[in-house]
Amino acid sequence: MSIYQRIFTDIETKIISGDWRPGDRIPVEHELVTEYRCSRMTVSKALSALAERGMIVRRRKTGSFVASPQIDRTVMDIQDISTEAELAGHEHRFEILARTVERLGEAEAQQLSEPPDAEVLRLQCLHIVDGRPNAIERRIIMLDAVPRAREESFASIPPGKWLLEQVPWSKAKHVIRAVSADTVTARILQTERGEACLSLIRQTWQNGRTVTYVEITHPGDRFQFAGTFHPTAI
Amino acid sequence: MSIYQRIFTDIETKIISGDWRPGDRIPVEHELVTEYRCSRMTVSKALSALAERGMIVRRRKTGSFVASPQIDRTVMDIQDISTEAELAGHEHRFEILARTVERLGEAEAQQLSEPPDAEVLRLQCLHIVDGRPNAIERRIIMLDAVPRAREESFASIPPGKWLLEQVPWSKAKHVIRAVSADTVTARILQTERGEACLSLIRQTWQNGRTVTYVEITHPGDRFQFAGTFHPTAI
DNA sequence: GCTCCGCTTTTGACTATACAAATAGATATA
DNA sequence: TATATCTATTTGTATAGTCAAAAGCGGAGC
Repeated sequence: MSIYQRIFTDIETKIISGDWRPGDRIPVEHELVTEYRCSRMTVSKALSALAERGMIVRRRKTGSFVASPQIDRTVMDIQDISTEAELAGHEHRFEILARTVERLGEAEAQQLSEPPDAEVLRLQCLHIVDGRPNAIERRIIMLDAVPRAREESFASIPPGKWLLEQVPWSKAKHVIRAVSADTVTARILQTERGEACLSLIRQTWQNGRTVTYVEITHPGDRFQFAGTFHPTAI
Repeated sequence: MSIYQRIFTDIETKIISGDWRPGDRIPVEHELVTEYRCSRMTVSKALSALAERGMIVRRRKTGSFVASPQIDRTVMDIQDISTEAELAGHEHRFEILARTVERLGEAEAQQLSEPPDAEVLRLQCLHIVDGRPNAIERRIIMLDAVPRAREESFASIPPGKWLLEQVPWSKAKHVIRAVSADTVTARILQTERGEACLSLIRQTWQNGRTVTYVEITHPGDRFQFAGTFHPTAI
């Protein structure tokens, strides 16, 4: 284990064990240098890493202090459905229920902050995991941002996965809600009208332009999101 | 702007713009040294930061490459309800509906991976935001992990906030689900039986011991989680 | 009292260098 | 042909120093 990793984990341990509490002062670099008998660069690297993780705050002249914890900063890996199913060892297939090219329309344009005459590809897609309907995906793809979508049938690759190959490293915003299934949704998902469903809305940008907007509705009895937060090792 | 920040953002920009695609090779440190006319340490710092964010992968002898993007790694800040309401400028109050000290019981012990004879404090708490019921909190606090909870009435501070002061920097696991309100829940939340509700379950550990287990149920029409992912600047 | 100035501490950024570890690819050997 | 060995490349870690920027503190002057 390298020196700066040792410094990092030593301090991290003291913080997460409650030994050093929020607001407590951390030894200044110079003290850690003598304690660990290493150079200042090495100490600095460890403290900078802790600061970047939000576990300490650093101020010139005054020193470094244990930060106030964010109660629960959870990282959720929300993959696309086929990837997620594969990772979990389930069988996944999908059906395109609808595919139209049209203009955006006034209400949606407002919602997406895009011009109302923008051409979009509108998709509706059913995901089936282990033989049961698992999600209905209602998607809008901005055709000026992803012109190649116009020629893509999505017969062999689901839209979410296809987009990932076309437009990597986008910025995204998520909203997770609970909604009651309306009649149409309930029929498609083979569940009861009014059944609680988990809805994930995601808007994706690249270079400031909306790429896609999607609402994925899962039946509440067959789906959940899970995530873990813990101060991780380097 | 510092040199290493410039290197960082230059490369980041090339990646998120799609200019450099997953699998593409990044110039080796030596080339960046001559390009930016700086020392290797400075280049290394920038590349290490990119690697830590998961945007590139680095391998000795072969070089650094643009990573395959995780579709949506979203960071959700799930604060406690009172903090969240305050930040959003809403008025928050709460009521303790039930408070008992008892043994855990077989079924729950299994679920929490704790011994069934462990003494726990069981709380039920209603959160009211802007005058309307916003969440019902059903919580278990392990008394051997937080003995001080036995004497705490939670009259003036909600349990989540109190625990945060007692046990900072814990590890946590989250599950988000959609559930239908049962009769009791519906009555407390002043909504309809069967209404879609968003349920957040959180189990919290410190030093490997369970500290608390809580299920917070929100009425679906009054609550949602939101989070953003974007490759952030340094 | 108050304001401004300079001193000191602490972090931030950077350089030039050194050696170590990993490993892909070439070369030598059985 | 298959295997072992060498070599060059690239990253990883660390040192010992420099200069700069931020900011708390005390003192000088009013």
